[in-house]
Amino acid sequence: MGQTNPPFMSGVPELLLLRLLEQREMYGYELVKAIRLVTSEAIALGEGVVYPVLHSLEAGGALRSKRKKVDGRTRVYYTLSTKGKKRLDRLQIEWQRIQSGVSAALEAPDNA
Amino acid sequence: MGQTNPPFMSGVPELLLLRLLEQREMYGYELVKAIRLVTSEAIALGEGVVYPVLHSLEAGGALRSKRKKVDGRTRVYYTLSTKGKKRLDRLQIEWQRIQSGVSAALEAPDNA
DNA sequence: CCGACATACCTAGTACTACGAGGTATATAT
DNA sequence: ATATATACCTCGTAGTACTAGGTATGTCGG
Repeated sequence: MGQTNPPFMSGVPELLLLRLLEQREMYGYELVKAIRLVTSEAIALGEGVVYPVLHSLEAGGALRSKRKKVDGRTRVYYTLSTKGKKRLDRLQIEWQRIQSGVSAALEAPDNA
Repeated sequence: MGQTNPPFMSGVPELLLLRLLEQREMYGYELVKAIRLVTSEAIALGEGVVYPVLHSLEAGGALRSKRKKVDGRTRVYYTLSTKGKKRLDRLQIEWQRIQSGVSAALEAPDNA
């Protein structure tokens, strides 16, 4: 019996990270703030969420990382791999489906 | 320190169930099919998801149930309580926030 | 100089959800 | 008789997201 499907609405943090990294290479701490910014504070992921997701994405081959030293501090920059781009596409379609499904349910008229 | 916030994007099954029960009283098996229907197959929750959520909602006072015998089979009908209505409102606002946040992130232009 | 704060990384442990698989029982259709 | 649809249920698992911590460096104010 095949693979276990992931919970159908999870992976939003993953989606956001992949999407941001599609636009330009960024490092973890920067991503934490970028998510707040781009979502107008609607979504605020802590470092305890972001770092583990980045690590698991890298472990899965969706991201590649390189360390850079800037002002004496070490930053770990992440870039999207081909695999990561595919993963992003899949997650985006998935999200679209869920989003439209929920919208349909919420907007459904009270058929009296 | 205070209460633990639930994972920010969870509760979609809960949201859908509460929303459907806001419109009319329904029983579990009926809800399973109604969700498929109203979401145009975009979301398909199994009985293993629906029943436990119904039970926990009832335990939390959001739903009330009454058993009815129809054609020799027993159905458990659920209705929304005042508490349930409030919970629905909260979840709906929460969803709206997440949804618009994700949309903003996905639609953000690649600022070259 | 020292404390506070921002930057920048990390992990452990927990809580909760959603899910699949299975199990019971009755009615209906073949 | 057998299969399918109805209608309920629970157990065990997987996996996510979250809080709370911990390390280390640079900078700014007093």
